[in-house]
Amino acid sequence: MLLATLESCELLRGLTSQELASVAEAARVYAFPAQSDIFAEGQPCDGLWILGAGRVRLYHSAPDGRQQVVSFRAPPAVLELVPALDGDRFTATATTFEESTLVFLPRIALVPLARLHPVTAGNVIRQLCLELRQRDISAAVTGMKHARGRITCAILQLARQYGVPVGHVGFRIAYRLTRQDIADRSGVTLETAIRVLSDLQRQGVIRTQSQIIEIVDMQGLRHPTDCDVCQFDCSVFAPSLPPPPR
DNA sequence: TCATTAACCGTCG
DNA sequence: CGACGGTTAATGA
Repeated sequence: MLLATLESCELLRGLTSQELASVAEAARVYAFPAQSDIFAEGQPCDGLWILGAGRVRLYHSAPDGRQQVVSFRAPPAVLELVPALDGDRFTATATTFEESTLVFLPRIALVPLARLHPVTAGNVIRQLCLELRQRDISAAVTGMKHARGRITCAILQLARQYGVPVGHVGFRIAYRLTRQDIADRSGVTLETAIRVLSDLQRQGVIRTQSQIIEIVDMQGLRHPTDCDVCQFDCSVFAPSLPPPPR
């Protein structure tokens, strides 16, 4: 489990199996039950959590009890690379959806990686850029005024992250999410999420069955007052760059 | 537990 | 005023 997780980890891409084995000596495997916290926002970070199996959501907790989801994650994934690198506090809470397995790499072992294995430096930069872009989209979503824009943008981002092609133009978001999850990701209430999603279904833009969303009509998700003004290129609509398969 | 609908109400353009 | 979205309640799967 430990080695398999490290092998699939983007940060360690390019390392020989010997080098991976030396990294593994410093790492440890932890199992988490469903709906349990891996770490909490504000807590000091002393290493990197790598998701090997299961699913995790990263979110901020608002004082009113609501959650603002920053990202839904699935393997292979590293959680919160920034605090892992600078040793400061976690910027979000990580909670498992289901029983999950994670590898913990202490900062002591993480920091020297770029010097010991120069190939990881590029990996780190790529990963940081990815995280930054995701936060950018999150910020864009929360800045949007209308619920429909927030939700469609969140769906598009999910489609880029977890979309698998279905038919000629469709995509299935291969990540089970309740309406509440969609609401927490979009910054709206559960009922509003249901209203918008029901509307989109009625219009034949999406289909949902047992917490899996399928996008039938990509263009139908575009909204004149949202997508056209949006300064962020979510790249979902770029024909030359189809969503990468996971 | 999750999803859905409807009625009601406040806010804002 | 009217659209939008949050609140609350009731109901079904």
